[in-house]
Amino acid sequence: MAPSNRKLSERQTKMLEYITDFVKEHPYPPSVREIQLGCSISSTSVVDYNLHILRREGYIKRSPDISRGIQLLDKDTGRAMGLQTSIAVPVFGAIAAGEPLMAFPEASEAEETLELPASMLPPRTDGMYALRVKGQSMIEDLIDDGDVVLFQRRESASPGEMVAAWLKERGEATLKRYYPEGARVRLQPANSAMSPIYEDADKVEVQGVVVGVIRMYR
Amino acid sequence: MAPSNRKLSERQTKMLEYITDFVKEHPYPPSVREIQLGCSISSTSVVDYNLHILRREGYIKRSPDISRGIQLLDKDTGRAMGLQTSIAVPVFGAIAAGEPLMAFPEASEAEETLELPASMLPPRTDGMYALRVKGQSMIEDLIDDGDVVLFQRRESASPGEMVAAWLKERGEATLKRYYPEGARVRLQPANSAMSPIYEDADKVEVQGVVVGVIRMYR
DNA sequence: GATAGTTGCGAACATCTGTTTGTAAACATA
DNA sequence: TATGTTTACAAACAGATGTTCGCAACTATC
Repeated sequence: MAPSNRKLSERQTKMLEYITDFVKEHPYPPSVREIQLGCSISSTSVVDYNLHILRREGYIKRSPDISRGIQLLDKDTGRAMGLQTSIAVPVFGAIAAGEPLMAFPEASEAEETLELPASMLPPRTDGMYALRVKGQSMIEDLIDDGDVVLFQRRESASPGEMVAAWLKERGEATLKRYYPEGARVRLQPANSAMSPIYEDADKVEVQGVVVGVIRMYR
Repeated sequence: MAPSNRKLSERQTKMLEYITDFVKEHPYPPSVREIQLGCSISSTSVVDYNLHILRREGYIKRSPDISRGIQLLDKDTGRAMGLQTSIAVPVFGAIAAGEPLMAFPEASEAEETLELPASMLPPRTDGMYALRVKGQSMIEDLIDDGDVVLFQRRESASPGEMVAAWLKERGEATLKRYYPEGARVRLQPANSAMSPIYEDADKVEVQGVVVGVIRMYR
């Protein structure tokens, strides 16, 4: 059944609110009877009836025959909320460490994992990974030593974008701004004390573009 | 019963791993029988027995008589994991907007809320809030216009710390480095084009110290 | 070897919980 | 008014699920 996009009734709104509050305060979703009590509804069948509507309208997802099998969805994106909201972003070692990034890194292979809320991230969250920055080559772009930089995996970049680049011949990964210049590529640090790297275009492999920076002071 | 800090048995380790994996893949915790099947255990009572041990050792919390009432805890901090892992940090408007921060801001009153994983944050997460930075007064400390800055609410700061300061007489909040100098306070911007603010100590109110910076490129 | 503690087993029990059924009131529509 | 749809109710049903009990095997300690 397709969503009718009808406005929710007062009762349905209250139920949705109750479920939202409930999962914030408990480590498990509410049962039908808890919703019944919490919303002063006289019968479980009424709860079930309205849960069907909430499901049809895309507000929740239900796992049949499973107790507490109610899952909140984001009405707009359809993305699961609650437990599933946070997305595991693998954090790899230092960007200058000299190891190429695996083609399809598994979060479990990473030395560390960063659980970020989906709301913080762009719509596309697959192929997202993070690197801990070593050195101050991007200091003038406000990226410091020790910062965690979020990347979106991509194999090409627009001129001027900040990228993680793999230098095939040197066996080295680096964080720089990307400027294609004919047959070669200029990798520009954001540090006036440092010089750009020039490399043949076919010896440079873009591994991702910067989408965010996170810095925590200790 | 106090934790014995004994090493977990192979079976208990496997159960804990199963629960951890389960909550990552489902919006609800596992039932006793699902754990039984998932760990190839012959009886639910054995599961119950070992769950008791996991609870005693501080790995989980159980809600009696409630189906799927298992909650993972962080063994070290005792903090709840799973749904409760993400902490709602209220994001208020621009730091220079000219409004004092409320004493106890509710996440619900904030214009926006940032759900951050507890693992990213310091142990103390109450009194945590965020401000969106307006202007480039802290550019040399690598904080740019538009960045979201995380604060820990505090009423005093050590010299040199970055603080959100409330200037009572000016009716203005500002993000600066904090330098007490006798009877007055120097609020130092990190921007050589800008001058420090000098103010009587009793006319300056520290509202929080910077604990992190988050920047997302669009 | 005796004893106590730990771990495991199977079955039964009690209750929690999703689902279904039959009925009815309220409402809109033709 | 007649008809169909939506919403609500109460009760019962069936399955899911936490809990308990008695017993046995194993282990450590004295």
